[in-house]
Amino acid sequence: MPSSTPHPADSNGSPPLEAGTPAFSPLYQQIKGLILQSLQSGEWKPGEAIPSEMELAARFRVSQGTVRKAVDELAAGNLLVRRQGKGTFVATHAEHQVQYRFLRLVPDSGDQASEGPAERRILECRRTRAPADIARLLAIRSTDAVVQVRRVLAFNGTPTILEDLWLPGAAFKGLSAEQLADYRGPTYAMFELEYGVRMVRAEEKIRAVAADAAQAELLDVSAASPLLSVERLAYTYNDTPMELRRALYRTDTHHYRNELS
Amino acid sequence: MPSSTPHPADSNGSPPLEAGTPAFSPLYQQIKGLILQSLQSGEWKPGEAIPSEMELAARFRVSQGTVRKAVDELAAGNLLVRRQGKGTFVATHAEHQVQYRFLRLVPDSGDQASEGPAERRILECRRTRAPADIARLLAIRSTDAVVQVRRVLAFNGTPTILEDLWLPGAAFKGLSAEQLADYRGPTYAMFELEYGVRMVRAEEKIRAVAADAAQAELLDVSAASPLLSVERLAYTYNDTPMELRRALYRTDTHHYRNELS
DNA sequence: AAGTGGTCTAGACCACAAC
DNA sequence: TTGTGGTCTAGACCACTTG
Repeated sequence: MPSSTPHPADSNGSPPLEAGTPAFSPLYQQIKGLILQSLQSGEWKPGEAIPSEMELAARFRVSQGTVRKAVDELAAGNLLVRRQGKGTFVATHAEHQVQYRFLRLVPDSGDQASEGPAERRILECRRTRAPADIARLLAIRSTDAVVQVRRVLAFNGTPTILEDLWLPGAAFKGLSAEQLADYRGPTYAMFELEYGVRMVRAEEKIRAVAADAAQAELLDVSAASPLLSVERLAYTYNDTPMELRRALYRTDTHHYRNELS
Repeated sequence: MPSSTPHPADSNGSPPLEAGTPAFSPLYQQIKGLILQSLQSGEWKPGEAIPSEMELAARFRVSQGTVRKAVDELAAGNLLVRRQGKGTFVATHAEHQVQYRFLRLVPDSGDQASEGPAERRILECRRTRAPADIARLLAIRSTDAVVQVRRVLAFNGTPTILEDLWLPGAAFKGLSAEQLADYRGPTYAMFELEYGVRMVRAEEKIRAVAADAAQAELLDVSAASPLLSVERLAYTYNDTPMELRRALYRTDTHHYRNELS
């Protein structure tokens, strides 16, 4: 039930009549918000189908075209996936499609397929208090608990990524090194399944840095080798930051791929 | 006039009847192709308004909704820009909006505005034969002429980017160091204006590398400093590569920003 | 055959910009 | 006031998937 603003039933042109600026919001945006709420609340789980367009239209008392536009935008933002003839599904990190949805590092050969899943080596997994800078980025208090994970990812036996994950402790109670090591598939898929945390978008800041001694050893490169520093802040619904990831990529056999338009 | 496939006038369901797979193409895709052709042919120039949706609908003999969908996709791909109440415009690099549409390097402060336009220092601008690797990427013969430009971009007096541009000689006859140095605004805007070449999308490969002596001096950093290597291949319409750009970014005061979803 | 998303149309009305 | 893009509806039909 969208808040009535433009509707053919409303033959009168009554304005929204809210406080301040009317802030006109199209019907389909309101529908989008409602669908988002259902996603957030877990009414439909990752990988599952949401109700058909007709059903949603009936539920929200709008035309099919209007829910279509709402779903279109959610699909454009990778929150939903449409499959003709089958239905519309909640996006997930668990589908092998592109293996790692947020990882832009690809082998120079371009042959992504020849490269099996990354071998994971967990170096550390501990709960601690959030350092000030981490807390700020995760939008939590610096007295709050966080889980810190350090690990190395290797491709075909070559250690390629060294990364630290920082997760809000409240949402990731019980996360262990074993769980991180054992889960088959993307870590973000495990987060969906085990903790109900769905990463929806992310921002990355990329730099070139020189490896220090410890980093060099872990990545099996010589000291001071140039490495790609990738700081990723990943968000769930509602623009809530849920993971800070600071990674170092070897770029001697791989590169970070980006598309601009 | 789109090739008839689905149309209410076609009461019969005659199949496309082409060779091989029918390869069904929706009407709006065909319209999209026609609009693309007009863009390509220069019928509408960068920054100009294209005909209104109603006019296009009449011209192509389809409904407004169909051209709307075609235009929507072109706008999503940043080829067109819609402005409510004013019209739909051909996208251009000349608008100061985001200054440099394809440059993802931003100051660490985040304060993009405080940073004036880059100061350009042209080190070299010459015509030569395309080296084999360059020719391959630009999809030209290695006997073909190319223009090579080397320059340094500085922000607030700090040299930050060292880059080589490789351009197909055929399309850039007469390009000179003076022209590159004197033009106010993005280089891609100058390409649009002077050479009718519009960069529409690009692919980047990013690595971390160590500065050699010459590079270090030009960027005013110590030798072997880590630098971000960004190789960009920029395309015009029709997926035709029109520029190869190999750049080194200093990332001590700036970083490469990327959004994932 | 039934159900889903995908396309297309026709027409009404709204928000925005410019004259 | 006029013209533009933006929203919304209702209904028809197409393409794809599954039983």
